[in-house]
Amino acid sequence: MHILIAEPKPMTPLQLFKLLADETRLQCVLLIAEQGELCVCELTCALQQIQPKISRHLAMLRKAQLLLDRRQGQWVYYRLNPALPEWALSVINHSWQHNPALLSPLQQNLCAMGERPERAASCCA
Amino acid sequence: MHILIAEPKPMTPLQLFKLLADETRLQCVLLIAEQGELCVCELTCALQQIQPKISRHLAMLRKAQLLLDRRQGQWVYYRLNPALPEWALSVINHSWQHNPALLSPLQQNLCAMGERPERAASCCA
DNA sequence: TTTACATATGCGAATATCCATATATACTCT
DNA sequence: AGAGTATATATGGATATTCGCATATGTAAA
Repeated sequence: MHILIAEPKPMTPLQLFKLLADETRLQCVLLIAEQGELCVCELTCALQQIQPKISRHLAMLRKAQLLLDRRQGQWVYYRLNPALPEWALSVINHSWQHNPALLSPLQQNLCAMGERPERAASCCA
Repeated sequence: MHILIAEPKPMTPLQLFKLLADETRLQCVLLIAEQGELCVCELTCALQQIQPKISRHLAMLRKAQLLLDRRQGQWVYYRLNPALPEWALSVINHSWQHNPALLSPLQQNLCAMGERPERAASCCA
């Protein structure tokens, strides 16, 4: 017996595509992939959607291990799970890198957002 | 005015992921991408699904211009649309190339299929 | 401990998706 | 023309997904 911690099953293409097949989730994932890390209120503002909607979709992405979260004070930051299989990361990154028009309105909302929470490195929060 | 034929709108990531978010459609697309071209009865056999189900999903993929079809006698062959944007082709090809376990049972069904229709090049059918 | 803010979740309603069956269309061969 | 095979579509019902609202939980500051 050499595995003590339960290994999560790797994501299948079907799972990944189901997760990305909703506009809200897709926008969250691509914007997070491009920005590195975002908290719920930033996504709420960028996507112009109500908070429970964003939060519920993020929970789905977190349960599927597509995203990781960390809490810092009042805020919860989400980022891509770097342990995703290479093909999955490649699907996500190809998608936003080759479709800049998808993210640009969201980036504008983000830039226009006042009082974005201060970010601290996760190692010294 | 220099465009005489209506240009089809390019596929968006959301559209692509919605199309790939169904197991039957995903298997059809990935197997077709790997095999080059397959007819409806071959897909019906490979996926072990009833014909109207396969046909309806193929129609969806054809209407979205993800697949192209050509009739040759009684058979209708489907293939990937080579005019798809590069990122979309890359998503599809990465998916089957890095997940061989997905296609292998389908390939076995295909190999075990008796009386597969003779293929002719589309240029001299 | 009270208040304020950020995030998460329970729930019923609206909507979208998928399916199996039956049937229609298209082609081939006799 | 008629029979046989391949493919497409129509229909209605089952299932799954998504949504908004209300509310619960968690954290920070007063």
